[in-house]
Amino acid sequence: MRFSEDLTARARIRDAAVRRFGLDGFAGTPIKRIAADARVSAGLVVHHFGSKQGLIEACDAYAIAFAEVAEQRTEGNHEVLAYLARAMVERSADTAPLFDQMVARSEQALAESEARDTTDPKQRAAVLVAMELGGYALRAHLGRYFGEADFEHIGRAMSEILTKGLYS
Amino acid sequence: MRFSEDLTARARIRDAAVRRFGLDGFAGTPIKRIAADARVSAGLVVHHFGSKQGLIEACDAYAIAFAEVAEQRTEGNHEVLAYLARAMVERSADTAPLFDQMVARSEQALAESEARDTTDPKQRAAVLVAMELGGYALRAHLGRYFGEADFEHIGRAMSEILTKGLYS
DNA sequence: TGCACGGCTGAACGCACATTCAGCGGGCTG
DNA sequence: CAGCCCGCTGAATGTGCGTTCAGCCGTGCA
Repeated sequence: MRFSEDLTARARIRDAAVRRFGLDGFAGTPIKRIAADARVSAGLVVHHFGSKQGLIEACDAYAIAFAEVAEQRTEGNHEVLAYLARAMVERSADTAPLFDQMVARSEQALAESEARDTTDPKQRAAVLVAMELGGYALRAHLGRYFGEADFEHIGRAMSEILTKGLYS
Repeated sequence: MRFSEDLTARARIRDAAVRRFGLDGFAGTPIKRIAADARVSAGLVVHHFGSKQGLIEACDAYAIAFAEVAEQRTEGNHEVLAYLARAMVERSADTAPLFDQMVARSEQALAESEARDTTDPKQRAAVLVAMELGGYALRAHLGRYFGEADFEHIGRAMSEILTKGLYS
């Protein structure tokens, strides 16, 4: 609870949910925990979102909209990416279109750059997206090797490996 | 349930647990589901392993022992790797030593190969391990781009990116 | 001033799940 | 043959969680 002090309760709940779900997973976090984070009652959560499922859908929509807009790697972006990574690991059936969308975007970016050709650009893009999301899903571990949640640094290390390759 | 028809019930339960936990996560799979997969009662699971926690620890030990031995990417290996990936995503506190061990091994392998030097080999190794595990954690999505669970192919695509880099 | 409405709470309900327990059957040992 | 251990089951228990519900309080509108 650093920011979002002045937000409406609804927005506070959504933010807390994104953070908690990204941290502890969907099956792993009770509504009550999210409510406590947002300093509201559990009843209010369902009052605003209908059910836990409804809350999850609202989080998805928020995260997708956020990811659409934000190209830059900004502060809140990392939390949203962590949420998305967790969602794709834990709820793969639901999030298939989202993953595909990220792959398509990555493929396009690759095509527009001077990346070398490959037999299957779509497969390469899929692997790249999985690698990036994997970094977010395992950020607790990477945080022990880089500064705590120093995504800038991690991202730099990743892209250095990817652009230069392991061997010179 | 393809193999392990002739195993003891205890081994069948363990195998089913590794598969289910890797597939649906720890919080996401009831003991009853594992028992059904192994064609035993839920009571027997706790009879053999004491508790769900005990079962998880047994799975961890089994997976670690398995990963120690198997260098090759064989059939059952993928299921174990998928289990480990899921464990590290969902139970990061418990699995920190395991991740570190994989990083150390990766770092050593890199040092013994002709990989180019980097400012921090340990960080590079950590990122590589995270990337590989990420592929397993997101295998449901990658499976839509490669053959269903065609890890050979995925692994090849990954290492091609890593060795050659994205740009020529 | 009175009234309706929306945000919000705490208690109550029901369910799914982990865990406990009493007991059954079959093979082994005395 | 008798007794016992052990793998195994099904029912019972307790609990955490999602959801429902009756009602409170403050604000804006008549």
